[in-house]
Amino acid sequence: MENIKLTLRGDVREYQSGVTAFEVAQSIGAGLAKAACAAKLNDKVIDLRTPITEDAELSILTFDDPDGKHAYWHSSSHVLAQAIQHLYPQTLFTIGPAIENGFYYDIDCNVTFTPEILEEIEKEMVKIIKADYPIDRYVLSREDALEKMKDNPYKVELINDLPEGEDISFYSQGDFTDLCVGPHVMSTGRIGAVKLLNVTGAYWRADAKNKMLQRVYGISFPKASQLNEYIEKLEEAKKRDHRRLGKELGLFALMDEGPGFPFFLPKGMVLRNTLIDYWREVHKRYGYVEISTPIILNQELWHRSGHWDHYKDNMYTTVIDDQDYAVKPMNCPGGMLVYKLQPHSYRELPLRVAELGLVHRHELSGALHGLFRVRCFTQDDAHIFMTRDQMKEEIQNVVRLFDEVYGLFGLPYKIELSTMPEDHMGELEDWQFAEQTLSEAITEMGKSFEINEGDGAFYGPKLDFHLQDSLDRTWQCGTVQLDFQMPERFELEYVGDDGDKHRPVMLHRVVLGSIERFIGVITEHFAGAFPTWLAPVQVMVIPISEKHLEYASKVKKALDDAGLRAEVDDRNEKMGYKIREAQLQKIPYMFVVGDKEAESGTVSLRSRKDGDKGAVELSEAISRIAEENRSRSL
RNA sequence: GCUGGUAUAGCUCAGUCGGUAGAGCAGCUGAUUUGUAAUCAGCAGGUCGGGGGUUCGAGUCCGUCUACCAGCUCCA
Repeated sequence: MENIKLTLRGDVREYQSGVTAFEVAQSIGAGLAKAACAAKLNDKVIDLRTPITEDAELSILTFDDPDGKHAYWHSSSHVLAQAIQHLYPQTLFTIGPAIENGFYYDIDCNVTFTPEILEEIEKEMVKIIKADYPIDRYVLSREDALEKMKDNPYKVELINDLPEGEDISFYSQGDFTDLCVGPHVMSTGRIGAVKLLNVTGAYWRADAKNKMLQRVYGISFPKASQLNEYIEKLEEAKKRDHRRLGKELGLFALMDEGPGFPFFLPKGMVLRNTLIDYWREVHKRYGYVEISTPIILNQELWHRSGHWDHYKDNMYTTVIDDQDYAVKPMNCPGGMLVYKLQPHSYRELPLRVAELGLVHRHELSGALHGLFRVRCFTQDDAHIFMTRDQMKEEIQNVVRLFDEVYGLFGLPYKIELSTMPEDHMGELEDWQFAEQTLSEAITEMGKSFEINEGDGAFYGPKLDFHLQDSLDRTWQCGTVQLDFQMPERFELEYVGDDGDKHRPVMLHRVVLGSIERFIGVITEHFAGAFPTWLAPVQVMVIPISEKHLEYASKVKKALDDAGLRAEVDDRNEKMGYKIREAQLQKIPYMFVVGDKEAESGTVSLRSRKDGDKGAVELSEAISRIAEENRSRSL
């Protein structure tokens, strides 16, 4: 047998052809072999059992590597399935992949799993892990594979969908075998600490027309300490839940009388208006004008725009004087009408028209979720009308604006390019040109993106900006959508330098996405402790006793005069109590005032972050905070 | 909309086997006049989500509607 050369982290090592990645790992050290989850051959993730027959770069992937983690969790899901098979042998298994955080298995079982049953399954999983069954891989012909899985219609469907010529691989561990592409760890004992998180429903093949299966979610880690850390992180996430903080901080409320229609309370309104003030300031700087269009417009308009055909199930309708009307689910048609109000010259382009538009969409009741998914929300919309030549530059302008806004909040983001959906309008050529322009625009800016095939709007492709919060979860906020269709449907025109009429291209975009959702995102991102400039109350003045009320109100007046949002806690309570409350309300600064302060014209400054900072001249304390407010620092 | 779960005071939650509701916090009143994360006492507060059914009797059991929660689907 021939020898091959494998490059591992720059080291070239020689092995016999046909060596497996696992054997390579063993040759390096027992520790690595034990930690190995999968391997990477050149740029391809492979199973540890795959024979290697050519010179290549090889790396051994452990749990610390995303692909290694993936294999580890995927193997964990097989252990889950094996445990379920032991306890409920009648169960039909469907798919059980690794996901971003952990794994799940979708099963068809006549027993409804309860938290108690999950605990039993978890115990059975521990037994399987202890038994340390070797995980073996083998390949069957299509015929044999179908024969083997003949009692499981789901697996039969999966096998039949596999492309011709592809290996149909199986993995077995003890008495359990599953159709699976892998890769997998070497034995069940490689799984360390495992926890089943919950069980929910999921449709077979994600199609609501199909049978609802039970989806069991779980997570696993090599070490129990890592599992505990993860569970703590979940609890931290619960504490940051904007639905809970919104209630505790008096920001907003959702009521039975209007499911999905949020109420904003006084403190939430301060936050919202402060955010909008900033938004207006930025947009003015970037050359936008602002309009406002009606919430209700006649149905003929929605037919003309094409929304009716694509969106009618989500639209609320009404009748006015025997005429059919609809509540707007999007702002664009109103924007088109405003554009058409007067003739336009190429000299005006690009014309950037912004609108904080309140839209209503009938979302499924089960989809509602705090401020993240509601039935009415305010899009910080803008429609930009331009020539084809201006497209790329204008997209880049929009992305620069996004960078500035997201940067202010310290929110990193990921970009997705969503391409032409099945349900689309317009010419293929225009779609391709639009997709290419979007892709070039951001590539030139040195940004990368992922492609989300077929997920564009019906009128054009789009870039979606997914913001990442401090717990690494992502929320779609910004989007830039190119549109050749609306200008066509509404027969928009501009007069070119040649004196002829031309059709402009349009771009739809939102930065915050929805004011409501964005408030939800930043509430969780800051865990309710908003930066000073956004905090509904910026300074709480805390008089030590009733004797100091007079000085306290003088202090508050000075804060008011400096344009800061301040309140006096004039309740007959002890100072410690008031401090505790202000701290729980996440108010950035407290001014404690008593005899000493009243005499010397100072305040005892306490910051939410660092606690007691000692006595500071009143004017000095105010100017410091005013500067923090003005500069919108984090 | 679908699957599963939940719904008790303003909030967070007890309430056993079916025998007509309880705590802490918040609120109100009074006392206290406070120096960096909860002062004490008293009072008040609930058709147990809605409307049905079973039962001598329902917060508790059954079905139904509504809302919420975890997902699926969808999406700003």
